[in-house]
Amino acid sequence: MKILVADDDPQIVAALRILLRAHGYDVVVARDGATALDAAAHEHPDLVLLDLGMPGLSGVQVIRAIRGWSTVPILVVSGRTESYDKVAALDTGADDYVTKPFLADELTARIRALTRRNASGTEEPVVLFGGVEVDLARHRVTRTADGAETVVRLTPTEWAFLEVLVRNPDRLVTRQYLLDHVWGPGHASDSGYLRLYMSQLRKKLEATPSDPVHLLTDPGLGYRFVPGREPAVG
Amino acid sequence: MKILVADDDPQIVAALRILLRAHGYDVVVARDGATALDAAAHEHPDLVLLDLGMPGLSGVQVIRAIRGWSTVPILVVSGRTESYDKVAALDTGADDYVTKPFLADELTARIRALTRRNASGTEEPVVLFGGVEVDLARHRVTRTADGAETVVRLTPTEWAFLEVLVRNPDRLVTRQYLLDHVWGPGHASDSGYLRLYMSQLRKKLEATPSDPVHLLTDPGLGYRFVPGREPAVG
DNA sequence: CGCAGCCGTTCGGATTCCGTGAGGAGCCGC
DNA sequence: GCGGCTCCTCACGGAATCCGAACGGCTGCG
Repeated sequence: MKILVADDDPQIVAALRILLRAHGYDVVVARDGATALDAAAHEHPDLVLLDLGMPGLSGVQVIRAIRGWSTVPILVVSGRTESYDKVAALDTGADDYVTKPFLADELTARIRALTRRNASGTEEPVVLFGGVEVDLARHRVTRTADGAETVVRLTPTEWAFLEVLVRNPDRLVTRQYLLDHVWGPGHASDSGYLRLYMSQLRKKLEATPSDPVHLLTDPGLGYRFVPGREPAVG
Repeated sequence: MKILVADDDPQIVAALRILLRAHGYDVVVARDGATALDAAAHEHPDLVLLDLGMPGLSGVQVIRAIRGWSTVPILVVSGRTESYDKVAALDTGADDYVTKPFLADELTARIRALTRRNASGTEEPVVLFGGVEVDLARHRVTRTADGAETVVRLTPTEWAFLEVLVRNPDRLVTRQYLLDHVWGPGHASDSGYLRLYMSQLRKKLEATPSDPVHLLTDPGLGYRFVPGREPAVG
């Protein structure tokens, strides 16, 4: 069990490190928002303990960024007791909110409550299909062709597009849904971005772009990501 | 989204009912531990709001009993502020713990945080008939013939037509109703699309298109989808 | 027996939709 | 300012879809 502690107060960090180590957790520390994001992506923590008052990015920004690619439990620790702050953090994607000062017993109990769920539902943030590996946590796509493994470079829009598809495997993804989730709500003009980016994704990911196997079109409706063959045979 | 409120204080129950209804939740109430357990089992709530101080069973006993068969999120509301009570509740299986008095904003935010995760797991209605499987959530139709399972390709109009029929099993679907829901209101001219698309659906889905078993005609009125009894088939 | 009404089916043209290439506008680091 | 990258508009060939029209089979009725 690994916990990422994101806090800029050395004393609190030291106290938390001792407390958490005593309860058997591995501890990783980040002292500002940018470092926290980096650590959340590369260290694969089982839980993020986030202080809202860090320099750099605001706490809500950090939460939103993490939630962009990860479902790791986020426990916010903050000196702010206003309900507005709590609501903002929770609605942005935090799972729990504890105000300072807090009791060690309660904090560890809440950590146990948050990590309990993911312990049973082991989620695999890596998707494989046809020689392509999509690592949602690391924002990274690698492709294996002719025995050589290469990293595929995707633009932000291409990544957002692919991510929406990959998060809905075997499902029809409506044009409208794609527009809302990639370009934000309000972009009702489907004047052809979708076809363009799908074309580029197929060029980068499919073995035969003109005859796609995993990134399919449902004519008149939208697109669909099909991971590949299932072990079950009909 | 249904919430079970387990509390014995009529005033709090009344306040919570109003608050939760205003946020669009269905509310079910239980006034003691035994009733709460019964409601948790039979009402299938999406979240349990549990007061620790109810008569009868203790709060921890209620939590343990629910966790015996269900993973529904449990949010404890209690007047006890001792960390011992919090730790006991959380470690028994509660997911969050709020002390009275609490702010409405914070409570609803915590409810949203707890129900967020399960929101993605929406039910997938699947309809089976005569070797054909219609998965409405995935927008997908598969057909099993001669032991081989193949995906049936449907055009947007064909899919809309089939969806209307499948959503009204064993019921007569009027020609007018079909025209309104497939081609949009205003298309009163029944100059023969219906016969055409029904023909194509039967060709793609029925074992013997000329003698349909599940996609039937009610002469002079409209069409009817009859699932029929499906024996357990491997 | 002839006929009319309804239904299922086939055929083909007009339209829409899809994939893809080329190129300009905006943004960022240097 | 400048080069590189990304995003988006526009245009075109090709394919699929939609829908009008027409034909044959069936049933009930006079």
